[in-house]
Amino acid sequence: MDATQPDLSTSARRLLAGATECFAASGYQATTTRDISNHANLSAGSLYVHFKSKEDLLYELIRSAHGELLTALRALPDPAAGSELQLVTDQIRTVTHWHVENHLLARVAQTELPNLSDEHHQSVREQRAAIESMLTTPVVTGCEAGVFQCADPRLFVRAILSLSIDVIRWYAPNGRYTAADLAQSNVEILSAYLLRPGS
Amino acid sequence: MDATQPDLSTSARRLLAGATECFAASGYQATTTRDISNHANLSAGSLYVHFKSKEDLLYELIRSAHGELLTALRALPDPAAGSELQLVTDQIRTVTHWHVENHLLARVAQTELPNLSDEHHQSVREQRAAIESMLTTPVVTGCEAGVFQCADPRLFVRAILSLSIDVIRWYAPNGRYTAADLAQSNVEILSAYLLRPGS
DNA sequence: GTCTATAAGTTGATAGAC
DNA sequence: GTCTATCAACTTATAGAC
Repeated sequence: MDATQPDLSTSARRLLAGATECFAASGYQATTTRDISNHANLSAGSLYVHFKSKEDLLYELIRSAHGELLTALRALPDPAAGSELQLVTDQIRTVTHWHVENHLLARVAQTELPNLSDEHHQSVREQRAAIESMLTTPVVTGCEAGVFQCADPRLFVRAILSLSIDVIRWYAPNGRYTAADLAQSNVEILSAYLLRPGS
Repeated sequence: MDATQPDLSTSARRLLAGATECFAASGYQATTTRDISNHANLSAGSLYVHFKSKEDLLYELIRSAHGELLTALRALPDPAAGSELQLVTDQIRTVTHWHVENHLLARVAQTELPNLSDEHHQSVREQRAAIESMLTTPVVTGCEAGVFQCADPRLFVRAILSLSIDVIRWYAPNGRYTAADLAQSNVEILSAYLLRPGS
């Protein structure tokens, strides 16, 4: 999955999966290391064989979540000149889709940042700046090329992220909508703004 | 402010204000009752003279936050037939404005719901259903009247709430944008969808 | 690598003096 | 209504047997 951490033992992976469920359901602070260990069918002390601390485990989750989203965005094809709208809509679909499909991990990654150490928080901030930058580029380029119109690319990128990320607050599987439904809805709402007549 | 709780002592109000800051900064679980008491210049045990428990204090914050937003929405003028777009944009402005202007309290109200008791949670869910219902009505009516077009009013109302609420994740005073800026941006993005050509 | 036992500190809430 | 003192329970993390 991630070249920077290829050799996780199965116990470590079970701990990460258990922690994702616990943190997503109850929050980082309300989750005890025993909760996590039990979810992984291990006993209390065993967590510390695989992770330096509870915070270290949280960092591993948040770091890999942002890494996955970055990888998905980097896989999108570059736009031909004049077709920046295609890349923007591809990105909206990708970000929405990832947050829906990984809504538990995404909830942890988006809500538990303040519980990271300063160093870890800084490291994640860099990943987040990279994501924001990737989303901003085609919006600015498309505006300059006159392909679509956007009063403030910074606020438009915030809107992309707000609509995509906010699903973590309310999405539940087996609900009314699929990930594709939600991605399509976000694309339609946001592209209507870019293509609105009477600028 | 709120007819259902008119006689808070100044100590109680200082505790509520201190708890808002602490919960918004560190989360409900990471905040201790001593943190709250100290912020209100009181000592440990005094909190329990004014509130039955830490959870009771949280409920009071979340309940009044939702009450304030409901009151603001109810104050908007009813639309003349055919001008439902006016009410929808008024609502978008109101919801965005309230979340920006009260971003600390709003953060608590939107993120700490799972820490309420079942009874209190149910009570807040009813307030939230009332808000969602108030936002849905003019969207549906305007669609039926052909004033604007909306494929799925439920998803559109979610988009209103997502764009308005998500400011609590990143807004900071003294930043680049005012509440009016953000309200205006949300109105423009969302109304462009309702008024898009080629339905 | 897993377990049990335990250390050292913190928590929400109560009791009782003033 | 405020304070200090305190309880009982719980927390992260470590130590040492297997």
